[in-house]
Amino acid sequence: MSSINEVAKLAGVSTATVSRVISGKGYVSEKTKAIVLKVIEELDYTPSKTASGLARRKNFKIGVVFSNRILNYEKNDGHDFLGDGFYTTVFKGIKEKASKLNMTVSILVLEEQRKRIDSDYDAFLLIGGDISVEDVTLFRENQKPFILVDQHLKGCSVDSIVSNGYDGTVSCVSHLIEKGYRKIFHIHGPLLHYGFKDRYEGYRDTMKQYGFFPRTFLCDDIKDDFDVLLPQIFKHEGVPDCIFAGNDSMAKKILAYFSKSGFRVPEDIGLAGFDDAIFASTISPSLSTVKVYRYEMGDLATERIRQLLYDENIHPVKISLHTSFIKRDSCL
Amino acid sequence: MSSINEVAKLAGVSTATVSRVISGKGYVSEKTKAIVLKVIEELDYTPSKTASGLARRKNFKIGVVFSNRILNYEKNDGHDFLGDGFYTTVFKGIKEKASKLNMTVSILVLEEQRKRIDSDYDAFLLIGGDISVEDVTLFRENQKPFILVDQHLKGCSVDSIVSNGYDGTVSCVSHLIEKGYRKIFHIHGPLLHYGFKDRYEGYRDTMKQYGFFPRTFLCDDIKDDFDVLLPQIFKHEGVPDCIFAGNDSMAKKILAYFSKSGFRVPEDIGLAGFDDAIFASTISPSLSTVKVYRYEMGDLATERIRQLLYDENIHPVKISLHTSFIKRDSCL
DNA sequence: TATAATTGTGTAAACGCTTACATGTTTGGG
DNA sequence: CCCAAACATGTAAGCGTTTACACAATTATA
Repeated sequence: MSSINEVAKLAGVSTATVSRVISGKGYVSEKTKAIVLKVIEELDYTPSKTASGLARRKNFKIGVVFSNRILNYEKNDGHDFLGDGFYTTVFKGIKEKASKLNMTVSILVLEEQRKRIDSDYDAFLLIGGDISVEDVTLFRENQKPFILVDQHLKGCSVDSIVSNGYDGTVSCVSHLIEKGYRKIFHIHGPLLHYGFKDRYEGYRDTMKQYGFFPRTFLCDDIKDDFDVLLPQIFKHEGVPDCIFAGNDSMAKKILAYFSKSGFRVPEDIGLAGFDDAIFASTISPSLSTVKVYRYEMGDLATERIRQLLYDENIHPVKISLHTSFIKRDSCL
Repeated sequence: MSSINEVAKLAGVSTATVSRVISGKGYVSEKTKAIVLKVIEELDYTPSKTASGLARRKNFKIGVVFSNRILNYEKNDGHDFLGDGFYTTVFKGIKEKASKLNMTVSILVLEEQRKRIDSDYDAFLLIGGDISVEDVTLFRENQKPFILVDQHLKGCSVDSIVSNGYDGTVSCVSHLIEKGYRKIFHIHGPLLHYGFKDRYEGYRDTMKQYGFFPRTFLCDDIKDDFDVLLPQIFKHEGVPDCIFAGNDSMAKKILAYFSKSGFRVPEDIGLAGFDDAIFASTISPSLSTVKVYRYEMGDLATERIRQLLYDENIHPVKISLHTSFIKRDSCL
């Protein structure tokens, strides 16, 4: 492993100049820059992140914090990691952007960080609905930049990046109504998470706006057995001509029930989900849904954390990603 | 952030002594040790990994290398990350052990490392069936320790850790035969991967040993549509009274076909899989399978890489984890 | 043309650890 | 009681960067 000293020696300049060439900061003449670059090339030199980190008091490491629930230690639905893949895509966005920014990311466990925040990381991305106000307090005390991803805490002036499910829901439900569906049910998960709340409100507002009566049903999106739940609902409330599910995971289960029970989709009953999960386009019939830009969420989060890392005193913002309705075959 | 200097000053000793206390290497009297430890406690001091890394020429970072195929950029079966969760559990084992050893792990992409191996890592875990002999050559040249996980390359004298599917298969198939199944088919994936090969051979040997004719069917375990494949097989070869699937993922699909086609499991037909995938115990009927100790695989791999990292010139070994048959409801 | 601003480069002191070496102090066997 | 181990501690030189500061050369400004 060659060091900056060798480069400097061979190029006939000081290490400071080499450093300037590498970082692109400070003045260097085109001529010297070319020489240095050539030597670097020849030596196949890569600056040591460790040394650079020590000198700059940075580690170039960002910790991506997931709760155990999301990391799926509960092993709830046959997936083994990061739930139904939602956060996996977010993570991919984070990882790839970080790679471009020459930073490394590691997965950290929320519950462990609560005991003691790992001092080895420069910044943190706190992911998902389990992040609490107390966590924010904790990380504030830790003095290092962090942002909330796919979580929004009311009254907490903290950087966050979320997706705006309201808009997408409105266009989805509007579409359904305009295609002639009249009795549209909405089955949603716990409204504590801003995501379900958004969809819930988007659905209700749109239904009302068109003069229809909104009918919403709360369920445990992970644990509930839809083969039991749906007949129950249908018995009490009648059979709808369309269901707008709180997410694709639920929609998938609903679809499974329909297929078992002989409902034809979309002829007998329409169906739409939310998330544009990875399987949405491939199951049969393909699932109409509202696309959440998960990859972009991770990408933006990482970009933002970089800013926080380098520029001092940035005012906290909440970034809201728009969502968009995707019409597929599960509805007219 | 307090440094070793402050600790030394407050404890009235030199930094060397503090360093000795922390690392546990070299001589330190109980008395001074106690004092130093107390000061560390009071200051809430954590040694800087970066500085320590620089001094020791180590980064305490291990790179876990997955191919894009495994990272599932192909998005093949509705899972978004690490295939069907097999490697997810391996990764969990790696992560948790690494955490105990005070090392950090990051996911790296095989295809990128092929272009240029990231110099920022001290050691590498190369995961899965896509690792080639060329990769081994490449990493050898890189001079840093690495081991193959769930991959074995013939004639390649390199550290590797695999699972021994043969044993588990033998006890599984023996069980099936002893319970009275006679016409047992084996549907397997590409035999290029040692895993499928093991099971294939275990199945054939056992069948022959009991005097039955082995019938094996190759398929693309990921892409093939079992609703098409199975009727085809049944048409040509007759309907078996039991199927031993190459993995649980396939078994799950086979089960789905059975349920659609009115076969009752295990009354009409028995079924066993391989892997003990996360869903094996929860689907209905629960799946008899051969358990692969994935978590332990990751754990052991990490332990081993630590050894390679600290002790010089260890002779390469191949560690083989035993597998065990788990009887559930999908077979007698 | 004198002066100020802008460029270009080098020197050397950090950054927070580890560790070879030196030095001094205890032990304990003979 | 002597001397060699074994034990205990400190000194200081790295590890490979960054960067404040100093100084020189060039260019712009009046």
